[in-house]
Amino acid sequence: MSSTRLLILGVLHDETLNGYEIRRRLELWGADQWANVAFGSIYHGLTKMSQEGLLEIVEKGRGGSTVYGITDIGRQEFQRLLAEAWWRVKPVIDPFQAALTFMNHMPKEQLLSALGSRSAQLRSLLAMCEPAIEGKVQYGAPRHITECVRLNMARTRAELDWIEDAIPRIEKDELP
Amino acid sequence: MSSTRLLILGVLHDETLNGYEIRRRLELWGADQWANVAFGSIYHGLTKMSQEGLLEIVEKGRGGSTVYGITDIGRQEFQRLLAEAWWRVKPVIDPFQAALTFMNHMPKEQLLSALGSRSAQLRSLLAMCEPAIEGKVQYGAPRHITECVRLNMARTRAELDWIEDAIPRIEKDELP
DNA sequence: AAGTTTGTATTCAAATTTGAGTAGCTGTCA
DNA sequence: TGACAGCTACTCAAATTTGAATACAAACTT
Repeated sequence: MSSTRLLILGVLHDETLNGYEIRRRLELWGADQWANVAFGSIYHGLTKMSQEGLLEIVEKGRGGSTVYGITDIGRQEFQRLLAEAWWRVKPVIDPFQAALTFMNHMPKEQLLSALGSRSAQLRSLLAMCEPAIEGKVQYGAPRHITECVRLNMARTRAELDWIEDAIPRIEKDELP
Repeated sequence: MSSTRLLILGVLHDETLNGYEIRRRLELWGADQWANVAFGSIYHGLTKMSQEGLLEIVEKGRGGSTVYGITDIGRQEFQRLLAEAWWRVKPVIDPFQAALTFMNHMPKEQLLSALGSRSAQLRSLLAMCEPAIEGKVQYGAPRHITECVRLNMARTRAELDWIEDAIPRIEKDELP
């Protein structure tokens, strides 16, 4: 259901890696910005999918690390999950909407200063992404990864636009 | 960490309700589009927060339902969580980005038809929201709830724009 | 050379989320 | 009138996620 399995299988599609490296790879791809890729999630996924035969242990502990590789069934499952992810539109989980829902419980002052702060935070997030978009930075991630960054930026800009629009309306007491 | 607690506390801020009604209320507000509000999550939150003293049982089972109300500590916690939700920018969890990440593992044909399908699905989602925005439908949700819908639509449009932009690029083999 | 930070690699308990199932009640339609 | 659908209200096991803790090695500092 969540994308953790898909991500792990995808990372292991062409190489064998240990849990730590997988997590690193995902971070490189910016997956920490839009998925649950805490170490715990990764290691859990690895042991679970090994039990299910989607992965196999290529190199066991013995002082060294535990390296995983994908199996044939794992590859099939990868394709299945990937197709599903492409075809099925699933809702985006967004903590800010919960904040929005209770807008009316915040004093006007706080609302305005929180929005100001968010606006600044979002702007600097966008600024941080610029170099990646312009191809300045290519840490070895495939080129199409920039598309994730683009989409992310577009979403962020959407929130920013909402904020810029909301601020004057709150000032004029049209909101909430 | 997630918004479930905030949502439950917020719903119970001004009235006492049972688990089922809480879930209904949240659905009315569209929370199922951007939060984890499965029944299990709600009921778990209710029992947990009761144990912690944030909620109290106002009316116990006895054939009837278990009705919860918020306590003073619960109100404090609500304010705390609300402030945090407003000030701290937290990442949005988006399953589609995982799909995007492995774009290169999909044959061009499938990519194009999946995008076509998504585009249609997103358009109809947007169409469904229109009446809510124009104030045609007010099932009793506070007026500022439309702001959630607006923001949601803006995000959806961002994805749609990305798709419209990507389709020709894929056709021209500029992607992946 | 001892002490401190930083990076690698993992584990674990506790918290949360999912998804499916149960059971009672109400309306309705034949 | 009885059977079947749909709504209300909830439970539960299994899966996942979180957040913090651990351990050990390399690098850096004083």
